[in-house]
Amino acid sequence: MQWKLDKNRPICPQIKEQICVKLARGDFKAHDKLSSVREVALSAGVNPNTVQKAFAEMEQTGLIYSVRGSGWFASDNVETAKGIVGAMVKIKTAAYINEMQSFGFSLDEIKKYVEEWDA
Amino acid sequence: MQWKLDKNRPICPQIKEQICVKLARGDFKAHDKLSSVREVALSAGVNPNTVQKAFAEMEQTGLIYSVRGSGWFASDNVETAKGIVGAMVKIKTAAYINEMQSFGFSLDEIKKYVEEWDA
DNA sequence: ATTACCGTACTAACACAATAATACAATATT
DNA sequence: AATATTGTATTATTGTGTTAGTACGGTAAT
Repeated sequence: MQWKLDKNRPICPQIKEQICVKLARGDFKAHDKLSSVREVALSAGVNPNTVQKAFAEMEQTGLIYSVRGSGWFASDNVETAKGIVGAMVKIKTAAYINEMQSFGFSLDEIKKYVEEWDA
Repeated sequence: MQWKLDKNRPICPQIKEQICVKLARGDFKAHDKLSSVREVALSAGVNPNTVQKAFAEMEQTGLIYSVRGSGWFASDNVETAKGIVGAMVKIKTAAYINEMQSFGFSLDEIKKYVEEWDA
């Protein structure tokens, strides 16, 4: 698994988000084994504690579960994951538009700006 | 001056950004007096030190200048302000689109999502 | 001149995220 | 059975952003 981490923002939620997306997309199916805490930490270049925290928090949402000594596994909660991703997308879009508006852009101007985005 | 501060992000750059936008828009003209550090801190509900830091950093960009004992004033650098705002908008849009893409959205899907945004 | 306001500087404290380094317990592998 | 790998827990440390409090010196208004 590849990680796109923005080091200017807290790592932990980013890990949660990206795994949640994978769950929602079906990249992990029910009871699939995730990479270990230490493996993720290594591949993402972050501290195991941060990964452990992210996993533990996702466990509370019921998205994944752990078996002590064995590993972390995907739950059968694709719909939950989809819901969370949908909410995240909504929140992030709202934040973006809100910020652009605070910069003096009208909603129409923002839409046009995004429409013409090329990258 | 009203402040829209996202407490989930560092305050200092947000203050800089919003003042920079005002400068770029011409809300402050050359040599106009800004609100005092303590006033801004009060109205924005943040610490004077944070405002002082923001102002001092903007001074280094040449956007504003201070007269000891008197106050802070807008420089005659509208073009610089416009340039900075333009760059900020670009960076923030890129970050938004990048993040949405990391969530599995294609550029076209993002454009459509924003286009249909209603708020 | 006195008062009030302003910029400026400094130290301390706090909260938070992340890192570092262990250690222990449960499972899997051999 | 022995070893390696895994989750879990704990404590300490670091860095950063912010707050808090105080103090000093310059400017403006009365």
